[in-house]
Amino acid sequence: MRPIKALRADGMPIGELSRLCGVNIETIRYYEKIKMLPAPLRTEAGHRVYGPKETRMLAFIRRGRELGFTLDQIRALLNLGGPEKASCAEVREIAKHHIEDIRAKINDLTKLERLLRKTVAQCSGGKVPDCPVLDILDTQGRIKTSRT
Amino acid sequence: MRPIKALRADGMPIGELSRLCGVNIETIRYYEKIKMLPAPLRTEAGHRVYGPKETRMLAFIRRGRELGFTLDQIRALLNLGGPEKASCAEVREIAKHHIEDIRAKINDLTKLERLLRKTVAQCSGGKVPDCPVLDILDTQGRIKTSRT
DNA sequence: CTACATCCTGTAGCTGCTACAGGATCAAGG
DNA sequence: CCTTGATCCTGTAGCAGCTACAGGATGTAG
Repeated sequence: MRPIKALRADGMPIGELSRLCGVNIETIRYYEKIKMLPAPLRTEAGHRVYGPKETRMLAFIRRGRELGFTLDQIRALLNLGGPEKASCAEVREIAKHHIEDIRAKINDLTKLERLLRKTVAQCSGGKVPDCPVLDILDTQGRIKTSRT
Repeated sequence: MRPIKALRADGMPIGELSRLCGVNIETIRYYEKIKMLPAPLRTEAGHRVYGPKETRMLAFIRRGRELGFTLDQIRALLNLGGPEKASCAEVREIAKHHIEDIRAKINDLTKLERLLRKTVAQCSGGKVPDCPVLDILDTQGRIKTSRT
């Protein structure tokens, strides 16, 4: 049984796909290894040959990553959007869940930023022994132990 | 030369430090390995013994991580806040830089959230063939398909 | 004295890549 | 036809910052 072969004319090599999608070569091979992308056809010499299908898929993955989806979430989305065009409701669920994650992250970061900003504002920048920035980091009195 | 030894009475074992600081045991040992924490004294049997100094240090690190500082940043802060109580200006610089990073991250996430929220809002949840969520992920027409 | 908790070292795994090493293959110029 | 240089291949190891074992050695309570 011969592995399916392709001619160069059937598609593009990995480097071109890489440039096209803005995903670097090693990442593409990595996606193949972890089965985010199907194994493509190969030329006689063993070079990968990609067609428009893979291009769309990879572009989808890249976009998903840009939007902060994990590879697992993207996998789920790919499966849902796959051949059977499953229910949009499921897609919606994944996206909504992701939005909640994002909101939570924004909240945390916003609180953090306020705290740090306020603290830095109090900082003279001189050689003060009690630097307010170090103070918020320092936990003296907050942990249940004693002295020093 | 004998390795410095300690009695149990001199301090606490790693498990207690772990509970005290809310940092898990393996992480403490990991910090020691990467030299975020100094190697503590040991009992005759080789068990680590921690005192208040290490406790404060670990608590400082933990707090820094909570505030989103990288270990390298925290290392820098620890050095600055160290024996010489170096200039507050340097601490301030690190913190300000970190704040900028946070702001950038918040901005990205906020844009993202708006996009996703808007998209999900358009989603009926039914079995529509064209799911808007999949559409923003899909890049058809956006990639420089075939010959550029 | 026996459980059982806690400690030790060391290694491998996680996510999402990136960066080699050490070859094979391809396309173009001489 | 041959050489150069770009591109391809596989495989492994590394990044941050941990976490999770395996397989022992100790400590402590009943």
